Amino acid sequence: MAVIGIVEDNKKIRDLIQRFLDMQEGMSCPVAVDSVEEMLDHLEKHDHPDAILMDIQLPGMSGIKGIELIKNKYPEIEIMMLTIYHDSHKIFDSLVAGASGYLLKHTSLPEIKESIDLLLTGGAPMSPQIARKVIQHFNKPQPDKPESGLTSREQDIVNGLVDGLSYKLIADRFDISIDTVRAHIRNIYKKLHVNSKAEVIAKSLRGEI
Amino acid sequence: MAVIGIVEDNKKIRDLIQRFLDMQEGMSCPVAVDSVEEMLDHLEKHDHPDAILMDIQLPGMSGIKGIELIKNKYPEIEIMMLTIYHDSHKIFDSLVAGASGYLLKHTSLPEIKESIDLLLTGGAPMSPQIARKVIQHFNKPQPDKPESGLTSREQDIVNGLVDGLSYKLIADRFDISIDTVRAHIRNIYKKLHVNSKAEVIAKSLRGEI
DNA sequence: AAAACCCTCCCATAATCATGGTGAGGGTTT
DNA sequence: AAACCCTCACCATGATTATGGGAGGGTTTT
Repeated sequence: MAVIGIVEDNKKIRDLIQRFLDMQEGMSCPVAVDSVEEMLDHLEKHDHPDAILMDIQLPGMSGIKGIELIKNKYPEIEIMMLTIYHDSHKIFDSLVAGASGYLLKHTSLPEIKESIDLLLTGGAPMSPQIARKVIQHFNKPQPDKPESGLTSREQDIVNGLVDGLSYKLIADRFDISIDTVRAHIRNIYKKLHVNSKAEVIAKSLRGEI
Repeated sequence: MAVIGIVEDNKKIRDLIQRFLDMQEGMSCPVAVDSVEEMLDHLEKHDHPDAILMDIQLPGMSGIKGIELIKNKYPEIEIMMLTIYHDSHKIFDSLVAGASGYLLKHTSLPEIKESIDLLLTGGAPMSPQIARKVIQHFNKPQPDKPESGLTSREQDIVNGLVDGLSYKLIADRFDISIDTVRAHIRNIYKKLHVNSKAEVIAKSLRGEI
């Protein structure tokens, strides 16, 4: 028997989903509350559910903060967001916080039921639109990278720095004199408006070069 | 009319999907080849399709490399992987390379058709198992981070380094003497087995601390 | 061909960093 | 209490960096 919990402040929606899930075979939904705080309270006192449906916009603590707390204490509970937000930040934050599914609220009841089944069998239910946003996170980093204006030689030097090499070792790697390395680095600093190896490395590893 | 291309080296599967898609209303599948090279060749000479289904394991160039090339030249083509691999690396690499969907090969024909529709209307079709793996990438970075053994003060110092500060500025930030900073840094170097700011910063930004 | 870059190299100095040793005070564990 | 770790601090030295000059040879742009 899959036990489901709901955190949703809109009483109508909450009751609707709860009643629907409770009617399903092999599923029960004994706890439906309207804030993370109440859910945490409940979790302390009772057996915890297998999965929780969670809204983001909630009175008191936000759903995203809620995911964090719940996942932290009860990592085995699967959490699925059920919310109206389709904004990338919220999606991203939810997933990072530990949600395993993310549905938009217009999802039909049978679909929600199905998604819960998926969730509990190792899937990660997402509306296709959501999935696309998630995927965009994988592609973005590239288009993102604004060009630095660094020449390819300068890039080489930067890579050397990132590898933690000293000027001397960079010189060896590219078979040029240490003074040349110095010269390049001076130019790099000017272009990037920095004045230490540390900053160059940080910029580079952050994808800002 | 949605035009679909297929790159798949198994002739049986390829023909099957092609015939099926061709029968669908509003869809045509005029080109089904067994290597990325052939597809690239075709794209140069003909109007390009709206979407391409692509295998990963192919004779010659891999499908992942193929995504990159195709997406690079024809960014408007949507690419969906259709493969037997459910290994995280392949999935991840495909998405990074520019794929917008990732289905496992056991997917039924009608589901493939549906997925293509989704793909072309801005969705990102994924088997739930795949979606879960993708999501895991968002969660991993945290559990991943093996503890460094750094004390919290040492972490502070590391953060200072990452911010590109000099010893002096770190000392100012935490209101301690520069010699103390030095002392901490010595310990940090020992713990991390490095011997330069550069390496510490690199490690930190790579999440290895 | 002149201008504008880029890569290469050299010289020089002040600042910063890497490393060593030493030791004090506070907190925790045994 | 003894042992131990963390934090803090001072001294000292050699290595590395940061920054300034200047200069020759190559390529691309104007």
